[in-house]
Amino acid sequence: MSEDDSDFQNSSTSGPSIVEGSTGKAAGSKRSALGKTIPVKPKKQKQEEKGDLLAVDDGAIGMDQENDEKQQESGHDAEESDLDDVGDPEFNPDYYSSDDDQEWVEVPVPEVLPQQEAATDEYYEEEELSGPWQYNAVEIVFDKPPEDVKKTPGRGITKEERMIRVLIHQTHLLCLIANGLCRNRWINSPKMHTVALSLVPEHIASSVQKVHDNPVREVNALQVLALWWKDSFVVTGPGIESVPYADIDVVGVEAAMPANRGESFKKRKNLQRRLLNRNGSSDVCSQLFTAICRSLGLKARLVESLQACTFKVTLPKDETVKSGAEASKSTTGSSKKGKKKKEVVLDESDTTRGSRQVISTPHRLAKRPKLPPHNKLADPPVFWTEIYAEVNQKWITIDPVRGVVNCPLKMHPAASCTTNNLAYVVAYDEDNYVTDVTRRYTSQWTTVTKKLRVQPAGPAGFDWWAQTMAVLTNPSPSVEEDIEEAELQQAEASERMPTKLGDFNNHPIYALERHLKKFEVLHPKLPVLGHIRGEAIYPRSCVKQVRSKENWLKRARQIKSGEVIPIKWIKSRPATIFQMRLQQQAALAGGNKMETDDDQGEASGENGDQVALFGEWQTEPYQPPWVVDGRVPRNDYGRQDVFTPDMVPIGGTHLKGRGIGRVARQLGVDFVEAVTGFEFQSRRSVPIIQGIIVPTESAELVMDAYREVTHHADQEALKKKRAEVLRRWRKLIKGVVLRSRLMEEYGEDMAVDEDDERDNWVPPEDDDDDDEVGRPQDVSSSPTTDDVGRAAGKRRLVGAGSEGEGEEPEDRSEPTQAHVEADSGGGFMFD
DNA sequence: CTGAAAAAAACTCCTTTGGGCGAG
DNA sequence: TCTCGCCCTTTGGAGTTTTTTTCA
Repeated sequence: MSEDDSDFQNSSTSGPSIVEGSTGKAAGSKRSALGKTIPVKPKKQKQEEKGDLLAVDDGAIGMDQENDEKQQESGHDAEESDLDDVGDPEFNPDYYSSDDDQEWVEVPVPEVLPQQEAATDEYYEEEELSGPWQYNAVEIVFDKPPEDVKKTPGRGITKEERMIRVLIHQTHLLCLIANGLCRNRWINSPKMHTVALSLVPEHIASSVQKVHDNPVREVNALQVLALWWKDSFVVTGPGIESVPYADIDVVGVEAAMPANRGESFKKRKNLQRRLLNRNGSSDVCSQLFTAICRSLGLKARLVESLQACTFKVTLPKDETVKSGAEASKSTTGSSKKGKKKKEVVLDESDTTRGSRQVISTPHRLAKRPKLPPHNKLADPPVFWTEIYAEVNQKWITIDPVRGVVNCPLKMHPAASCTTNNLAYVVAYDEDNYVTDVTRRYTSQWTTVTKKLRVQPAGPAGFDWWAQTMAVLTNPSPSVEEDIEEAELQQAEASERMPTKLGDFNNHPIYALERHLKKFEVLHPKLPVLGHIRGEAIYPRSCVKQVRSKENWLKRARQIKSGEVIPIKWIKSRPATIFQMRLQQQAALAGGNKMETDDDQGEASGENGDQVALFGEWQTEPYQPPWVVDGRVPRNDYGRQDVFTPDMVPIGGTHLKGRGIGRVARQLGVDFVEAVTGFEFQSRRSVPIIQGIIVPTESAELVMDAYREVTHHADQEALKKKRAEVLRRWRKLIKGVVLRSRLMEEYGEDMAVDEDDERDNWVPPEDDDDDDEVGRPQDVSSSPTTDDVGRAAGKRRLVGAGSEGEGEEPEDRSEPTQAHVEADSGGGFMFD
C-alpha cells in the first residue's frame, strides 16, 4: 500500500474531520464547505503545507526522534509518523470524529464530562489533527449594531460598542479556556507521563513522592523539584500575552492581531517533544512541569491566568491625544518612541468612529517600548502549577518558570505590565475540571481585580462568568475543594481596607457617608471602623434603604404609629401633570402660606416640597382596615389599594374577574375596586384595577352569581357561534345542491369549467354511507338546520373514527371545517 | 505619576389615582 | 340612560454610572 493510497482513502472517506459534540447539521455543513476547498493531495504536498504551519515546532526535531518515540508505543503502525498524523482509520476508531480545529473550537459542553470519556489513548489524542490539513481561522460573527448610533466625537464608547467589547471579551475567555483544557488533557496523557517520569532525577522524584511528616519539608521538596526544572528548561520566550482591545474594522486585522499569541501546537506530540528538548515558551515550561508533577503521582493542577482582551476603556487621555496629534502631523508614522503601529491612528477629522478608535491601540503601543529592556522573565508567567500538598492540606503554588514556590501573590504582575493582566485565574485539574482560583492570587480582589471581570447584570441578574464556571467546575467537589473554597472566601472577607477614597464607593464591606445614595442612610452610625482623610468609615451593613410613606405602602408596610421622626428629607419632585399644577399653584400663591405636610411635616416644620423618608425599622406591617357591617372601607379615591395580598381589608375578599363589579352591584353587595398598581402614560398616573373587594360573607354569593353570569354569557356566545356555524353549513349545502341540479340539467360543460378548482372537492356528505341528509339530488329543498347540524356532526365523526354521541355541534364544526378546507381548498371561514 | 474631584455624557429608573366614545 | 371596556399616547428628569478633564 502506498502512502498516497492511504491519504487518498483518508481524504475521500472522511474529508476534514468534524468537531466532536457539534450538531449534525453544523458538522455536515462544515464538512461540505471544507470538502470543496481541500482537494486530495499527494503526501508530499501535505507535508510541505504542514511544515509551514508547524514552523514553530518542526525546526530542530527530525523524524528520527519521532520514530524513536513511536517504537515505544505498542499497537501502532511503525509508519505512523509525526507528519503522518492522520493515523490509520483501522487502528483509530475515533479517527473520523477527531478534531482539526482543536485549539479553538473545542469549547467544553456540559454533556461531555471528563470521567465519562474513556481514558484511552484516543482520549488524549483525540484533539490532534488528522487528515489533509488546512488552517482555517475561526471567525466569530456578531450582529452589527444599528448604524444610527449618534456619537459625539472624542467621547466615550457607545452602549453598543461596550456590548461588543464584552462579547469579544467573553468569547476570548472561552477560547482561552478551551485552549487550556486542551493542553491540560494533553499533559494528562500516559505517554506524556512516561516520558516525563524518565526525566526526573531519582533523588528528586523520591523526595517529592515521599510522604513527609513536616509541612515545611513537603514544600522544600517541591522547591527542589521546581528549581531542578527551572534550571533544566530553557525558556525561549514569553507565552500568551494580553492584547488590548482593537476594533478590527478600524485598525485592520493585521494591527488587531498580536504577534505573540503564545506557542501553538497542533498535536500533543509536538508538546511532548519539548519535554525531551527542554525548551520552549514559559507557557510550555509550566505545562510540562505540570505533566512532570502528575507523572510523579502528585495531585497537580495546571493554572492559567486568562489573558482575554479587555473590555474596559482605560486610557489617560494625554497619551491618546499626543499620539493622535503626532500621527496627524507626521505622515511617516515613524517615531523614536517606537509607535510602530501609529498608522492605524486615523486622522482626527475622520469619522467619529475613527477618532474614538484611536484610543486603545496607540496607548498600549506607546507604553510597550518603554520597557524594552524589561526582563519578561522577571514578570510572572501566565501558566503555572498548583500542587495539593497532603501534609499542608492546601494547594501550593509553584511557578516553574522562575522557580518560586508557595508565593501566590508573586504571580500577580506589576500594574505597569501591559502584557499581563490578572483578572481570571483558572486551575485545570486532572479530571479536566476548571476551578476559579483568582482570589488566591490578588491582594486587591474587591477594588481592582473584580472590576476587570465581566460583572453580573444586577444583584440577581445573569452572571455570565458564574454560569460559565458552573458548567466547567466539578459538580461534586471533593473535601479539599470545599476547604479551598472556604479559604478563598476567607481571603476575600479579610482583604485589607482600601486606601483610595474612590474605592470605598460601592465597596461590599465598607462605606463612607459621602457615597450614600439619595435613598440611603447610615443607621446606626456605628461602629466607626477607621478614618480616611478625616472621614469615618462605616461597615456597609449600616447603610439602610429609606423610602417615602407611599413607597413603603407599596411593600405592605406602614409607618409606625406614634411620633416617628423621618430619618431623612429629600426634595420632592412632581411626577404628574396634576402634581406639577398643584406645585405651580402653590408657588403662585406665594411664600406667605406654604402648605405644610400635615402627616409628618410638623415635627420638623418642613415645607410641602420636601418628602419625608423612613427606614424599615420605622415601619411595621401594614394593618388593613376592617370591613364593618358589610361595608368595605375605601380610600380617598373610592378604591382600595391592594398592592400585595396582605393588604386586603380584614373581613373582605379580593375577587378577580372581568365584569364582576356589575354582578356585585346587581346583588346589592357593597364592593370597592382593587388597585393593584399604577401605569404611567403621558405623565399621568393611571391605577391598575384588578377585580373588587367584597365582604367575605358575600364573597361566595357574588362568586356564584358571577360564575352563573359568565356561564350564561358563555352559553350565549356558544349559541351564537352555533347559529353561525349552522348558517354557513346551510349556505354550503344549498350551494352544493344547486350545483348538482345545474350539472344534471346542463351537462358536463359546467364541470369542465370548474375542474381546475374543484376536481378534488368532495361534498362533505356525499361520501357518507348513511345519508341522513340524502344525496344532493334527493334534497330538493333546503335542509333544515337540524339536518345540517347532524350532517356536520356525522362528517366529523367519520374523520374521527367514532360515531354517535356528541351534543355540541360547535366542537365538531372546527375539525369539520379543517377537513373541508383541506379538501376543497378553503372558502369556508369560521370564527 | 497618582489620586481626587469636577464635569460631562450616557444610561437607568421612578413617577403614583383619566377621559372620550361607542356598544350593549 | 347607564355601565363597561376599548383606546388614546408613548414623558422627562433626577439619580447613577462611566468617562474625561483638571488639578494638586
